[in-house]
Amino acid sequence: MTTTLKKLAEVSGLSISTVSRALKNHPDISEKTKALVVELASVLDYEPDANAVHLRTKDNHLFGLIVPSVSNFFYDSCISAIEKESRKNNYSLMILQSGDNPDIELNNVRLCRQNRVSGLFACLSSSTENIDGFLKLKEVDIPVIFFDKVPERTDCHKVCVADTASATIAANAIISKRKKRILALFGNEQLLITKKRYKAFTETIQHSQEQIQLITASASSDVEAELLTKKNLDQHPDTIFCMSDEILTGVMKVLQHLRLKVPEEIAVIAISNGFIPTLYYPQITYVETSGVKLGQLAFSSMMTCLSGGTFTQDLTTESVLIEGGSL
Amino acid sequence: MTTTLKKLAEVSGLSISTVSRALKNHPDISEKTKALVVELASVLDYEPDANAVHLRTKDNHLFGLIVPSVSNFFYDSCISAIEKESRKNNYSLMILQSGDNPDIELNNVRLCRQNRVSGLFACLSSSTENIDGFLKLKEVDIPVIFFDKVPERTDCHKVCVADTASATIAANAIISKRKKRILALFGNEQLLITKKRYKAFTETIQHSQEQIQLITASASSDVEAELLTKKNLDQHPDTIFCMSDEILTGVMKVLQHLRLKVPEEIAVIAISNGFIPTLYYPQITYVETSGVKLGQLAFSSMMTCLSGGTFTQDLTTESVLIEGGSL
DNA sequence: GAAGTGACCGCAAACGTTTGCGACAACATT
DNA sequence: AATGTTGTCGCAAACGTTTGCGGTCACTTC
Repeated sequence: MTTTLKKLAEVSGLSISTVSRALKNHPDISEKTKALVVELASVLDYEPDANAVHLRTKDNHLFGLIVPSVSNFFYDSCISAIEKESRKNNYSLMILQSGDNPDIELNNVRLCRQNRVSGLFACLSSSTENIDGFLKLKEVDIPVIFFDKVPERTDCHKVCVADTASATIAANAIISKRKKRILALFGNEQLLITKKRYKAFTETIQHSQEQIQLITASASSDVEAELLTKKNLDQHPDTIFCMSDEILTGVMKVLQHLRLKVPEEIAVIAISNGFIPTLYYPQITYVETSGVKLGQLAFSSMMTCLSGGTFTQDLTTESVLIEGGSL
Repeated sequence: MTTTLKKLAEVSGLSISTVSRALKNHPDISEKTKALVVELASVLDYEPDANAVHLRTKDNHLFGLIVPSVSNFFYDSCISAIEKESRKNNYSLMILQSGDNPDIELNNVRLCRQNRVSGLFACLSSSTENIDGFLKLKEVDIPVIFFDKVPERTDCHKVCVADTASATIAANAIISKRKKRILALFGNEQLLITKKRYKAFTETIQHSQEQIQLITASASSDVEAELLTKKNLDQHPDTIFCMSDEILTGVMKVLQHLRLKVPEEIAVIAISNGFIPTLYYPQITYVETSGVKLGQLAFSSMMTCLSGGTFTQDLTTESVLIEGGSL
């Protein structure tokens, strides 16, 4: 049997309330009694039942987190940061995966609701259209912070990496190196993130003073990126821009295969979380969109919500250019 | 206000117990009443309070998981698998990170205990000596499944990747290719996993019929692996064996730098979860130690525990050689 | 010597469920 | 007409906490 307050009370001959107060160092209880109870609790390995506490106090110090998959080198760092911050603030984290499936996602939302989470971090599945399930949480005062993959409507808290800024930074880095023929590879065209990066990148290039040739293409997987790279290489680009890690890995396989010298024969720049670019020699120059930063931002956003913040927040992390040797 | 059974009872004019039973399709309740209650519950967005349910039923359908960090390309796939299986079986997963710190780890164990988890998955921090905190869970009938980084004592449930088998497979693959000069790089010498792989690999090589030169070294980071590779390359190995992804990434940076042709000038083989080896051209031949498989094994082990399994389980996943073009 | 003052502690309600048991109809059986 | 039977439903206890309020005792105070 697990030890409960009742058992501690029976053994000590005190009442349940006294035991409870003693363990919480309540001033009403004498030092002698406190010492006795604390000692007893430790001997009997007493641990308060979180369910009972939360039922009573209506605050279970638990956050929910829903994400397509934790097995992803961007999300995992993000999640890691959120968990870390949560624990620092005495919150636990319940992590659910949607498997990129809106139905499972909705079920997960209900689970969070049933658990009366104090708040929810959510990264939408790519095919989620209807976010009513999330919106209902508002009615019961559960704040929702969307991160990375966020809904388009404006009445939601969102934190994102700086898509526009990061693509612009990358474009400017290319321009300043006086590159003339760019192959720019983007991800799935449906995604908001792709649209934003595409727009920012192409506009920046086009508005530059230089005469720059720009070839663009979209790939929705690393294999596709590989094929597209091969196909477009006969146009002799001097630079390849990769919108994401997925694209980058596809591109790099081709460059390795053809044994092209980076950056002498061809330059490479990417937008990335930061891990993949370090795997190559020379290390790839990239604009960092840090998962850790995003997680921390999401968490602080959550905290301002919980402490009564009233505005709907729409935040972005700052991006910075990390110089490798590939540009 | 959140909707509760009480509110449903008030609005419908029924008693709380009737409402409760109606929602669970209890035979005592008439179809008419059931329909009425279900309808009302949906209108008022009723969701049962998990805390109250669990307090009452003593079964909260929740697993705990403690791991040094979720941000790791082996653990994340493992965790992903465990979460997936859990949700399939109507369990939730509370994920805690120890940050590779035994103190935080212990705190996390207590948290799981307080939450009365149905079971705990644990991957120890590298410096954990004392596992009393975990053992105490047994006394309150909470099964603990250690995975990957497990304690040495025998009275615990453990699931691991097949260290000995995978290193043996790699060694045999090398032997069958008639390689003669092997540079074998291992991880942190303190770790059990390193010891096992080292022993299996070297013994297999030495017991072969062939005359094989074996150079071994230990690196506890990818940077160190990089340095060691450079240093040992003047001994002209024809093959490099990498014990882990971390080692592999260090090695590959050197090979890319020196523009050595794989496998013509030098062959490479690794033990890996499977992601990193696919990033290179040619893809690296590796012995797969799948995180997903490990997670699934851990989960099924948990289930047999919960259904009354009495033996202490000590399981390993099967390893298989995945041919790339690097050997 | 009655009243006031602290220090210390217990009673009981409440949080939202689940569930054994009993209540009360209506109706069929002797 | 007394007894069973069946179909519906409500009472109340229990799960393990927290906490407002009131109680008891010893001790001071005028």
